[in-house]
Amino acid sequence: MTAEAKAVTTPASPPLTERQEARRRRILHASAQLAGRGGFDAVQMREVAEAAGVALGTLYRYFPSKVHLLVATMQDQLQHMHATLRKRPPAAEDPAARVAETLMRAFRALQREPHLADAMVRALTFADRSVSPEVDTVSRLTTAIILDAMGLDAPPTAEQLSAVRVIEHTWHSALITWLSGRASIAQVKIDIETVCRLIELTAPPEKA
Amino acid sequence: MTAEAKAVTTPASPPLTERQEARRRRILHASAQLAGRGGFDAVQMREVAEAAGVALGTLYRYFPSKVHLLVATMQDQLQHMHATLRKRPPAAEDPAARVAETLMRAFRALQREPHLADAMVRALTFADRSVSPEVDTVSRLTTAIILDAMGLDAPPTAEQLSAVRVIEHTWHSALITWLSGRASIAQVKIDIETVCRLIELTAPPEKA
DNA sequence: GGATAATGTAGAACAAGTTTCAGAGTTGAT
DNA sequence: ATCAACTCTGAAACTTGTTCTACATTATCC
Repeated sequence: MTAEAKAVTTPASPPLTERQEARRRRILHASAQLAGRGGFDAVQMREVAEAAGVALGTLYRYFPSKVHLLVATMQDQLQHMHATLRKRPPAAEDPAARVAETLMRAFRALQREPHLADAMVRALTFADRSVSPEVDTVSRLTTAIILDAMGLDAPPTAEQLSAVRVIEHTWHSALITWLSGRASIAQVKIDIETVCRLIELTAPPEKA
Repeated sequence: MTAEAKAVTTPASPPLTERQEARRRRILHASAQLAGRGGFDAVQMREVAEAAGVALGTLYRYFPSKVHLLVATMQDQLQHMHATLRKRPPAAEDPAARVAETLMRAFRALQREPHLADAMVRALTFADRSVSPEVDTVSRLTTAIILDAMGLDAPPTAEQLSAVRVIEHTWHSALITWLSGRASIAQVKIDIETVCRLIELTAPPEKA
């Protein structure tokens, strides 16, 4: 509904043939499958290749490292989630509550597949410079989801973008602490709600 | 000066002999050394063992994995930093500014050894459940640094602890985005300052 | 001081990510 | 239809974290 409805997908540098697109899809599917049970460690490149019916060398041609593969998997999952969230936008009154609601909804979705979440998030934070473009895409996707939830009328101000970035930081980091068992879901909820108060801080009341 | 001045060091389960303490120290030193140039990848267990003059098996007895080793290295470095920061506490007026100043000071310290920072932070976020206790120690240490910077008169409220946790989240995540070249130092500064405004939000003005 | 258990050493062995290579299969342009 | 260029396959090799084994050294306890 808001502005950001495009340009968040990958640029798709060289157009892939149909069979190549199918291979890519099989690989991503195998990756998510293996990650789903077993997490990061269970995604073994040889197994992914076999499950996708593809040679190891081919897998590496499509995704130059395990981290690349998992970050791409995350892109894929995030796109699904973005689409799903759009269908039933958050109901709350003010933007802060809407963002918190959206993030907690996303969080609960991840809870259903904790191993998959583990694999994707670990890959994301472990990524080095060579994966920057892909990680950046994930970041933009996340930003789009949050901005969507805010439901702004006008393009976001610099201040609001800062707040969104901080919310994203908190989201990622809270996810990690939860995945490594160092924080409960309740704790994560509190942290999300706390950081979302930054939104109120950046948006002077527009209507009484 | 504030409350938290103890119990942030490791519990030291079995008391180590002098030679063992020396070995441990040599290992941590070698780890930091190798991390200092080359980052995470440059810390190779065989090289650490050799540089520390210790057998590979011994290294693994002291630190059961590379991640354990690097997290311990981070503990070590953080303790130094905490001590240093205590010597020259931040000068600013309000707590929010003091925390922001402290974190940016820490940030600049890390900037001087970006490879070391890379190794430590990557290890920290990559750590799985088996490293939780050690990661938790790092987290408590960070919390102590922030609370110190706030310079509270009374023990922190639950609300303030939430704010501190969110600040910590932002700190870690911002560090990662900087280390992977996806954010500038200026950007990090803005994010830190933005999140620190949460402190003002949780501390009703005590004096006009 | 000597028995004994714990700790350390050297080095091989194993596991999984990554690289490499020779040959077979596809594709696209002429 | 054919040739050249690119892609895929299968398998081996290489790298680095981790484990294991057989033996030496050290610490502890009587």
